[in-house]
Amino acid sequence: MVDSNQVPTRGPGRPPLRSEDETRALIIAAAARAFLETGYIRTGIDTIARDAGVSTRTLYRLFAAKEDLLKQAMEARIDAAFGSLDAARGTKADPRASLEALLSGYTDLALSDEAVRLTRLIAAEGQQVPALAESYRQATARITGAFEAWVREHQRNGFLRPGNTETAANLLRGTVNEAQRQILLGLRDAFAPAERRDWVKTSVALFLDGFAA
Amino acid sequence: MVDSNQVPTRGPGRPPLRSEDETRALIIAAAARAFLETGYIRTGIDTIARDAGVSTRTLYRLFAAKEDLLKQAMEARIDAAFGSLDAARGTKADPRASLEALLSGYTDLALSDEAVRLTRLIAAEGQQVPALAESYRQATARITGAFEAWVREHQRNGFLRPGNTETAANLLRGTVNEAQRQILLGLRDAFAPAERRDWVKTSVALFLDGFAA
DNA sequence: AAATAAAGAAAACAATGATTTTCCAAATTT
DNA sequence: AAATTTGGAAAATCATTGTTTTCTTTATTT
Repeated sequence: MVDSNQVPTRGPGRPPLRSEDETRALIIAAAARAFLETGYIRTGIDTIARDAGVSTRTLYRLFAAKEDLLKQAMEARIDAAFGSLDAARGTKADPRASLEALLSGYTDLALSDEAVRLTRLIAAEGQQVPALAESYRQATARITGAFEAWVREHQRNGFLRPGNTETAANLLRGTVNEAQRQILLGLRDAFAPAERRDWVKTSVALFLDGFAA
Repeated sequence: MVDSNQVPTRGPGRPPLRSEDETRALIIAAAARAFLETGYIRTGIDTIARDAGVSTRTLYRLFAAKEDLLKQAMEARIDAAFGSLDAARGTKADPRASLEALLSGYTDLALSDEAVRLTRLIAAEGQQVPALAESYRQATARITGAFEAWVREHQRNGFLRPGNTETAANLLRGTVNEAQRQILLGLRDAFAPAERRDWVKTSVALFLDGFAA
């Protein structure tokens, strides 16, 4: 090998303040913050650049257009927010505890401020930017899958009565999403943590009352 | 009494093409169409005026600003779409039939193209225009009420096992809203009518399996 | 020091959009 | 016919925005 390695020898001229990747990350973070706060259309490029501490010149050197910024910023956030559901939470020995863990994990995730804002943005822009809707779809598919897997397993081992797996999982997941929907649409305030715990317990109790064998 | 009545005697001058109320209605209809199709911000005043067949001059004589147009147009549509749930549908003698009627009525309503678009718009603009969110809240409160009333009544008469009424009603309504949410977010296509009927039957069957006494 | 590249500041550009104003062609009454 | 009102067409205003360009300062290497 020759020498060309880690630190590429620079020619003359001022070195970059930071690597391009760092600058990109700063911009993406600022963009995500602004988009989630104010919405895509209402957010100006200048605001993003100012918040990121760069000039629009730099911004446009790294991103082709505002819409690319939206895609990249949101994809990162969607993965971070919805990719994190720990499926292992639903595998405790005691079925009730395991369901509580699963539902409580998803509840924490789905009712977080971040997830509510993200989902609101998908509702508003998903039609216009199909790539966004697609990211969201992929990220949430894992969650649907986790619920169906839980139901199927507990139908198989006799804890739940047998029946339409998909519909039962839907019923279960629907309780959380219904809460998210109400927050999203301004029909109710966000849950306080304590309230959230009670709510999970109540929902699990009701579901098991109905569907435990 | 003197004479001043129905048809106020006009002075000289060209008479209006239509009454102000008719013109208002034309504009509101065009605005609602456009807002539901394209979203509030993306819809230009010129488009609305053109679709309504009036000039912007006329439009601004009758509406103070674009936002008033949004409020008035959406309030009318929200009332029309969500105010129409016939609570009487849930009062048949046979409890299963009565639940099917209630759920099917709400499903037709909530999964209609109109309701999905309306809800999407509330998600996008409800924060910025609180009056809108408020209309939506009021219109949908009746529906929540209808579900709770059904559950309460059938808990009382022994058809359903007793329990947390609100949570049970939530579970029930949640199934429909979850479907709406999936359409809204582009997670699935709209239901075909036949599919919708099957879906209601399945949901009712599952719910009653679980909660009938 | 001279040459050079990075990147902010700010202006320039072009488009769009909400709102207002001007001008004008009907349609009526007196 | 004269006076008068309605409301469309279109231009004018004024602000905002996405995007590009110019200018300038600064931190480097040779």
